[in-house]
Amino acid sequence: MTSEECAREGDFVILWGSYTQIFGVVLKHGEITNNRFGNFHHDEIIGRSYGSKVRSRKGGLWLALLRASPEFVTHSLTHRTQIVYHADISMLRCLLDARPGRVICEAGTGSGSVSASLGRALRPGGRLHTFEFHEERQRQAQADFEKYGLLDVVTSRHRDVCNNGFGEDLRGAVHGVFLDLPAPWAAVGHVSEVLVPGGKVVTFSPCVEQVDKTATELRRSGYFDVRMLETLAVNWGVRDAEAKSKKRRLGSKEAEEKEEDADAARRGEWLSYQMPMRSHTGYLLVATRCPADEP
Amino acid sequence: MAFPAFPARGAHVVLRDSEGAQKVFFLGANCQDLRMGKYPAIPLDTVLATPYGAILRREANGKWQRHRHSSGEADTADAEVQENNQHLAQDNSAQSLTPSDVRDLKKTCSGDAVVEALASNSATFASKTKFAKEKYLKKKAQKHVQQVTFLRPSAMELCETYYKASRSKVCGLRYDYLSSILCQADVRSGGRYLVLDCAAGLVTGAMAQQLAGVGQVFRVFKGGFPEKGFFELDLSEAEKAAVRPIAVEALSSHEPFSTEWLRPASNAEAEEPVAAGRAEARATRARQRKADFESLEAQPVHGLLIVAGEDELDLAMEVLEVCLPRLSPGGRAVLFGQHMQPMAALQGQWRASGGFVDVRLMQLFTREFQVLPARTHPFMVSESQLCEGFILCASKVDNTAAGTD
RNA sequence: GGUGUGUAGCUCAGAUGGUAGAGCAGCUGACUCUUAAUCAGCGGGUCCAGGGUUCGAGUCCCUGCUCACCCA
Repeated sequence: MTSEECAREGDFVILWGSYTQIFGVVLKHGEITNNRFGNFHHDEIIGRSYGSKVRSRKGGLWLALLRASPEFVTHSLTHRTQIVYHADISMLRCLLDARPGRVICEAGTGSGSVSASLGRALRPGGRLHTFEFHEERQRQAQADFEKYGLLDVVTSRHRDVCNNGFGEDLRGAVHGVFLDLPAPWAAVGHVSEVLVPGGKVVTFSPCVEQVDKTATELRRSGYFDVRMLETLAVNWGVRDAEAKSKKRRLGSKEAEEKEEDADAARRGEWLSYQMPMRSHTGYLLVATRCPADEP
Repeated sequence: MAFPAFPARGAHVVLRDSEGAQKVFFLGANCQDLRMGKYPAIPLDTVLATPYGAILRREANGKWQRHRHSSGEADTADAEVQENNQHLAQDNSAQSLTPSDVRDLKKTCSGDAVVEALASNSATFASKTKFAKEKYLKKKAQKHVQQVTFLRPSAMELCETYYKASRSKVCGLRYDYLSSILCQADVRSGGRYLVLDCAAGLVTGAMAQQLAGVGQVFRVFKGGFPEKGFFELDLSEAEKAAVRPIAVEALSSHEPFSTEWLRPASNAEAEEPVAAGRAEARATRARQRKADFESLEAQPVHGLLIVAGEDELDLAMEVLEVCLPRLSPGGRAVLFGQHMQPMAALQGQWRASGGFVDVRLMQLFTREFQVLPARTHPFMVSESQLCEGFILCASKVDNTAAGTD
């Protein structure tokens, strides 16, 4: 991805409008990005430095021009499947010890939310092999990785790993595996073909029963430290305590003065409130492959 | 890439005992054998011949020997349980072995044998349910089997080890928070970052791993800084070289080159050869500091990370003040702290200022589950911290006329 | 051609993380300035229609209709 200070033609960039309005676009002269914030001519974005506020031609609304970090990619991508979000992604990156030089396998690719993050974490020198059994989805994911500029670290293939494994060329050459599949237990045998001793496998499943079954299969197949985790993001909003309350009841001048005094007392104070949160995503299961001299 | 199967001389290994306690060991030149809690010492040559992931168990002969991981076959049988514990006496009378019997057994038998003896001398064991038997054996094994599991010194293992041992040394930073901070700050190879790391040097070390020698981490400090985590990650020389210390005084001063930290070494004192050598080293160090400082000042950074505990709040605010101007528009600011109010105040100020977007104050609710057939549930911990700490993150934007055209 | 919008009987909902929140209208009560005003309170919600998909978790997609905007 881009590391220069200015956005150039061909760059995949983020136009940020709000938490739920994050647009990922490839800049191209003559093109226009339209959304609720207005109409943004790429000609007027190309050459601007990251962190600029770019304005729509009419209406005066702006979007922040930002680099396409994996977190923003996750929030800007087209959902072809349900996707994995930041809390789980950062957790699994940690569990897999994903860093430059490592080789990691992922199945299935889904919408590429995890792939984009892992790919970035493995560069330089590493590689993500990601597998998707749905042909059309794989094709679209491949196009996305090209758009994100990840083809130097991400190899995307159309393949059903539960039935056909990860391929002969990866035998014993993989440091970590991430499985986001309906039946992860069915892939454990093939994982063992590619994962180095001491390597970790992480699965993501929404149901306890899936985790149970996979854990049993992993224990039976030469894995130890089988751990099950759940992580959820709790987000907080903030409000200026001084801001006038909508619910106030102004009966008299006296009451009004009272309220103003209260406002003064709160000047500079901030009130936190809990934002709505996802109450469930999935369970992460992690296990470590036993040393080579154990079965 | 390097993914050594065995711990080596000069490297670290994390050991976990049967009760789950963890400790990091340095296998340095002076290291003889490893002492894990109340266990007898483990000889170094045995350690060096044990692969990561393996278990060493102290056998009846007093030697530490390899032990295979259990396959968990017992767990896989049909999970239906018909029997129950209705008729078990609950009056402490079930065990016929006395404490001294157990002590004697431990002197001559392996831990496994002690557990076996306890089970066979228990009046109730045979009539327990299948699940209760498993739990009983597991608990007794934790107590009497002396074994250690060899773990790699990854950022996650170190973070868990420090967190379990003394939470305050890593300012309450759990591994999920550590990882989230790195992701939120978009720490990547080739990036340039400023960091205040009060978490035993673990954040800095984990950043260095992600950079893999390409890019820079400027580690801001005042007085000194902990390096435990930085060393125990077994970073390569290239990874370490990307980390450059910067004294906060140099950043806050209007005349940085007159600060103590950046003052050029005086070459007045070169009388004896020894002193001359020392002076030379001092001069080299001074040149390096100057180069590091100039490198930082040459252009703004892509990310600012501040991880500070409750005692370092003032320092965190000071560092934030001097480092924010050095953060490039479009760059990420990420703070970790244990108290909500100062973070919420910053969040409010940042949002109101117009100089930031994507301003978020976040906690991570993380819990671990016991995963066993028909017995999967969250671990019951009476004093757990499911979501300790707060992360404040944002993207800096150019709020000047130039930035908004 | 492209983009956005659509929830209460009606009309809306924050210039950057406030879409189960409101206003009007309606109803009830208090009051006095009574073809009614003012004040207080109450009732009213499942998100335009249809289809398709995601893992056994949607911040998912498509078509049609509506209105708005951009390009030509």
